Amino acid sequence: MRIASFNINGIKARLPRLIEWLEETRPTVACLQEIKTQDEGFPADAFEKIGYHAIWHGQKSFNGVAILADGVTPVETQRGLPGDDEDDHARYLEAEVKGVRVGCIYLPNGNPHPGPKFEYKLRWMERLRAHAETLWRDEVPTALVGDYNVIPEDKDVWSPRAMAADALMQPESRDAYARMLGDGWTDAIDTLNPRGGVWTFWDYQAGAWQRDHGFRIDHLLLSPELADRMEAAGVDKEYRGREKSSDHTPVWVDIRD
DNA sequence: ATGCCGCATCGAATGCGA
Repeated sequence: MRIASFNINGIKARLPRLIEWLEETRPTVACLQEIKTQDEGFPADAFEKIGYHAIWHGQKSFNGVAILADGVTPVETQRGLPGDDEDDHARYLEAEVKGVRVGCIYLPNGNPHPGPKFEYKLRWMERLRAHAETLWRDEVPTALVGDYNVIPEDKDVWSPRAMAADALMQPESRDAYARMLGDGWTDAIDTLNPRGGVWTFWDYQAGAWQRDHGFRIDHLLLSPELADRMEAAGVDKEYRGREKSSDHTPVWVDIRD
């Protein structure tokens, strides 16, 4: 099975591109971030037409996540990240699909740093780690995938210097991500590309795509049950170059049955 | 130091992203 993640930056603006990607690459599960729509506006019919069933967690204007599955309906296991009743951002959705549990993550950006948004990011990462530990204990094959908004190491960015002040690569952000890896989660793309140089995001501005000024912030974290079954992982880079593209590319991992 | 581009929103200027 293929588990994919795609920060689409607006599901309405991106719908033709999204349908195209689903039909061309046919992931078993697709986790979407930044759908930027309320629940009522989610275009479920368009996905049903091509054989995908979906669950979604929307919000007005920004954020919002969804999980699509090929031929089956995802069985929802969690809506919203536990640990803070005051947090109403739609950034986490979790479901079981064909024996695999998948968490769809849209981690806070955290800019500007320092400031309250950065503090929110760090608190969110602590909550994510705590929730991940409860999942871990179930010993269910689990993937936590999505836009982590963390550049894990200097090898994951075109210019560490240019990005040095950004919340995405502050030591606190990196440490929080590293702690999850330390808990035993496997970063699929990094494991298969240990020398780095793989990007999943290119800014719309300043010709970043044309200059290949990108970085890696979309991650696929696998529990040991899944990491043992990993066959391949990659980035669908060409989609970044198409008309009306997202600023992110899809990422995916293939798991043996 | 800031904007660059793009999406969203009761309609234009602003919030947000990374």
